[in-house]
Amino acid sequence: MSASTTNSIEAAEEVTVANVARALAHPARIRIVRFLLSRKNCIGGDIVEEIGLAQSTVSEHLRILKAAGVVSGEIERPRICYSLNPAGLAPLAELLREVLETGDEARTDHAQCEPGS
Amino acid sequence: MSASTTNSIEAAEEVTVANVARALAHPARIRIVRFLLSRKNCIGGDIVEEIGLAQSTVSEHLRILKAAGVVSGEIERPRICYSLNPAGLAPLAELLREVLETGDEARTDHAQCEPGS
DNA sequence: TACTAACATCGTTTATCGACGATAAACGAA
DNA sequence: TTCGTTTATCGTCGATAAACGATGTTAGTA
Repeated sequence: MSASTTNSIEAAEEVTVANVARALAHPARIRIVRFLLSRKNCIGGDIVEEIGLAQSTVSEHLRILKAAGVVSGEIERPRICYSLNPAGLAPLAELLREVLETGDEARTDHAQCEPGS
Repeated sequence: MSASTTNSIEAAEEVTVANVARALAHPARIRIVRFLLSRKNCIGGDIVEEIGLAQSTVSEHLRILKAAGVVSGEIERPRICYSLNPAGLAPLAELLREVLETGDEARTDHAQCEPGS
């Protein structure tokens, strides 16, 4: 209840995490991340071939990933050098880590509801 | 290139991961997850108060989380007993772990583009 | 200058999301 | 059975997302 002090801070955190999740909320963007993961070095428009969508669509997906801080692009000659930015995924990863830890520790079975009150 | 053998399997994986991410792609749902995380035991409609949205809206968010396997609900009296389902988050967590690991190891700086070809 | 290559952006169409109020469904209790 | 409580579903709206082709931008090269 209330807790107006930490509320705004936590709310901002929730928006941040949600934004990262939203950036990953599309198979094509997951594929892009995996593709960048498989190639430690940068690539140009090879992504377009890999994804199998129109160039403009892929460009839009890359823009979304960049906006969320998941990937970064460096201008390199005519091409653009994309690479993963792990730090951008950290907020989401931390939440998942917390859930997985707690899940292993405390929630063995479905837990017991306190029908009390 | 090609790789038509594993393509369908990987494509299904990408859809799975994207679906989990989509379930988390909203601040209200992140808040729900955090709320369930803070209370190891189950809760009823306390979530509605916490979130500050209409009951029907919260119910819809819970439906999305359930559909993605992120939370599970057990019927308990008139209430429904919600709890986190860490296993549902595993596919996404694994991808993030891979990215973070690789990011620490190999991608010290922005990596070097091979303008070759 | 003109041409080409590699991405980005624009504009449009269609689909999905998010929120709400209203209503239904389930069920224990009176 | 009737009532009240809790959750789910329905219908609708505006907003956002996704996809594409067409066009714009930038810069190297002839």
